[in-house]
Amino acid sequence: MSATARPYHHGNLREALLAAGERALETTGAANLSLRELAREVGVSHAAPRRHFADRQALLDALALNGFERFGAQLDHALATAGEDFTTRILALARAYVGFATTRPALIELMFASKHQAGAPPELAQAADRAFAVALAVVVDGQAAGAVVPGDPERLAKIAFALLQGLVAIANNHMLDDQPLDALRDAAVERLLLGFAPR
Amino acid sequence: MSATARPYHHGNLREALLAAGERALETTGAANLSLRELAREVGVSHAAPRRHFADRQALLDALALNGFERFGAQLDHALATAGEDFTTRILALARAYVGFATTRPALIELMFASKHQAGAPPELAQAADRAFAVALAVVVDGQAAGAVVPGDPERLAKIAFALLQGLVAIANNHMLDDQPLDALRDAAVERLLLGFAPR
DNA sequence: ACCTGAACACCGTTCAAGT
DNA sequence: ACCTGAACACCGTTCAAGT
Repeated sequence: MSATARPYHHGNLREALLAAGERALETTGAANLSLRELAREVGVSHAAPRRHFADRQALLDALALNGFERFGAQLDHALATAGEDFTTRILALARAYVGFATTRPALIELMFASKHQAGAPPELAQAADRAFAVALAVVVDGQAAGAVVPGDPERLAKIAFALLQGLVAIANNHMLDDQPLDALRDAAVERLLLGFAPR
Repeated sequence: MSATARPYHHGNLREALLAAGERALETTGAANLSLRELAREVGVSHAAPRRHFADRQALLDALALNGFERFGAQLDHALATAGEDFTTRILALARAYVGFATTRPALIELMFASKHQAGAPPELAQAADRAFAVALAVVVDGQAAGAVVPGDPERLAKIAFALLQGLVAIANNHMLDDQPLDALRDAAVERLLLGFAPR
């Protein structure tokens, strides 16, 4: 696995560029990410990335897609290990969501920004839909268990999704002031569940 | 006020650049906004903006600050014309917030992104705080009226703020699917008020 | 099949010089 | 006080040529 000596063919250029790209994303931000800089870091000429990514946007799209895959896996894992109680499940989901998004602020922003760009690969929108489907399923389960009011589950899931996404925005934009994120997130879920509960 | 003939001194360069900048922001996005392009549009040399904005970021900061001022004014106006009923007031606030943010997607993103950048002018953070203070005041009023549970109003206001910011993110990232935004926003406020109400 | 090197058209930023 | 023009160091992208 050691690749200290680099012959003409890098052998692993695509993955190396993605790894360097994700580092650069969180340190300098998507706007300042430079393809030439990544090539330098990885030790190839500035034109070499072209073989693997048609342009800068293609590399950003690949980073976003990769992010969605890990994001979805983390949400699935949280639910799979969460037990059966509805409140516990939705708390587990919220913690996984907020945890992923606040440890990778630039990536989560890129993920949702790339998704709807003109010419974005359809896999991106599909991956985002799969992540949203997890939240939808939880709402449907909650309705079946009588813990959530009846009504369009898509709408209720979008409200829940908005709340989580907003908490992430507050945390990542440094608007928490002195609020600890964990307590704020759990309090938000508590209020949401009360608002979703039948009277 | 006509300035068709442009002598050596533009006379209004700062405002002209800001106006062109806000147009460019919404059409091409902050990442693709080019200072040289703005100078061309406005009819000055590429170095002229330097007199009014130290660098590209300074122009973006000025756009964000201007945005926060209009945003705050719109929120204030919505509350001033909203009557006294708590539910009505919070609905008016939500409509003003979501309305402003979804008609200027790139600006609202820039506003919250610029706010916490290293070296950002302190006026930005202050303007953001003033906008948040509006939401906080509504929560405090709701508690006084007995429509909102007691407890840290900062925390409750942040939850309300997160919900609105998340709705904006969903709308601006094209995740509404077939949900009409107005109905989703009003339903979200309804659920929030139920979750905030004393039992 | 994968990478290099030169070339092109763009940037942001700086600074002496012009009005 | 405000703006221009040349210059510099960077980009992303393209393409013939190398291995």
